[in-house]
Amino acid sequence: MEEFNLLITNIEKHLRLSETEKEELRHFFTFKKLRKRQYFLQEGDISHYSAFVINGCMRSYYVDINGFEHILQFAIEDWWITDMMSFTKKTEAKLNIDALEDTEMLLITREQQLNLFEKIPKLEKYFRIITENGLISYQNRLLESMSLHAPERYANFIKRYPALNKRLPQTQIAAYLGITPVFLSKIRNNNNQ
Amino acid sequence: MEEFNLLITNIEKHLRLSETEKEELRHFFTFKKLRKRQYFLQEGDISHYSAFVINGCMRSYYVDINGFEHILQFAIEDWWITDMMSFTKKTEAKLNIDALEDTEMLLITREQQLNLFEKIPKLEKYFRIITENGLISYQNRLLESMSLHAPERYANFIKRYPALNKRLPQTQIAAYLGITPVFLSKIRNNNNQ
DNA sequence: CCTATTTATTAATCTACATTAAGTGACTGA
DNA sequence: TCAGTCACTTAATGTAGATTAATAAATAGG
Repeated sequence: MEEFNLLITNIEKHLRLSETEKEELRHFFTFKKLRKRQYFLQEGDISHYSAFVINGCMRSYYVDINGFEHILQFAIEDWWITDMMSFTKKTEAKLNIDALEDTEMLLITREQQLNLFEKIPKLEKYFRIITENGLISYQNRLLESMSLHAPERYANFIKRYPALNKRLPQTQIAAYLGITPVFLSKIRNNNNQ
Repeated sequence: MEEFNLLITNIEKHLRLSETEKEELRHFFTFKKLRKRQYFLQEGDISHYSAFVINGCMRSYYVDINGFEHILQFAIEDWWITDMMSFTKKTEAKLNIDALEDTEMLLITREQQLNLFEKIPKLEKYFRIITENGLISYQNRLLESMSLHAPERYANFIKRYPALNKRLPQTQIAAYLGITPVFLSKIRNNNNQ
């Protein structure tokens, strides 16, 4: 199972796994393909799964009362994505998650994740680190959204995710930066005044 | 040690501890008092500690290139605060943390925290949950900052933290909401147009 | 207790970004 | 193959919230 190795490699950035552990680990995950535009999670449902992306691209976003989409996270290969609130507390999701490209991923339920922590305790360490990193990146985005203007936020986005900048349509990047596509167009063409 | 019990109670919201574990736990923490306005962490330093507030009030904030403060988090009794990036990766802190009131807290270093996970593995679970909750609340703030106007964000703040709204000066609340004190004054007096 | 500093209010003006709209080229799918 | 949607650009106008400044009220520290 080729796709499983990407997850193993990701975990082994943070800790060592024995061959038996790798074999055990495999049984906690299921494999899933999504077509472009297909939902993984819809607002109001419960996020039963956390997803590790093998290839393709996903996004999580919030739809406000005026119907506008605000993107919280993109996830390309080697990234995790879920509605953390719904996943951990079994509450109704406020977020939607869908595929921006045809996507393959590995899924784990919260129950399986907690079982996994019992069976291979060091995996708790892995998820703690993943969660710490997630917290750091949300904190960083909040900080940037409060202290920088849109052109600077866009410059940082390009620097941080050069691949995404080329790969995604402008609409999606604007919805991530918290501006309109019209204004992003101006920024890109340096007419931002 | 009265103040230690608040931490125990907090931990026991998530898991059970034996008497021996409680006794062991104690030795991983140090007690610290801060005067109002005293720094706990300054930008550029390394955040060696994560702090659990016993009483008083702390804030973490970023100072932008124009010298304006943007508050990421308040922490009153029963809350954790640190610069997660600096604490976990030993990088120079981008945040400042200081006391808004005279404050007492319990400190733990990253090394001690990791030792603790070795000695009492279920504490890893506690910190995973704390971190998950932190991630959720940053995600939620980001989402609100993108999808709501200032008066609505302020209404949510009051609903979520009624105590803080009474306890903190307007300047601090404005720096948390990402608006100027002048504009918060207008919102409070319903002149926001 | 009194002075100096900090904190809040009000109003006039300004600006980053939104909204609307109209036009162009590119994809998509029956 | 062609219509219909989608993605991007450009420009005119609108608005949430910033800035500045002047005044009043509250705090703090010597």
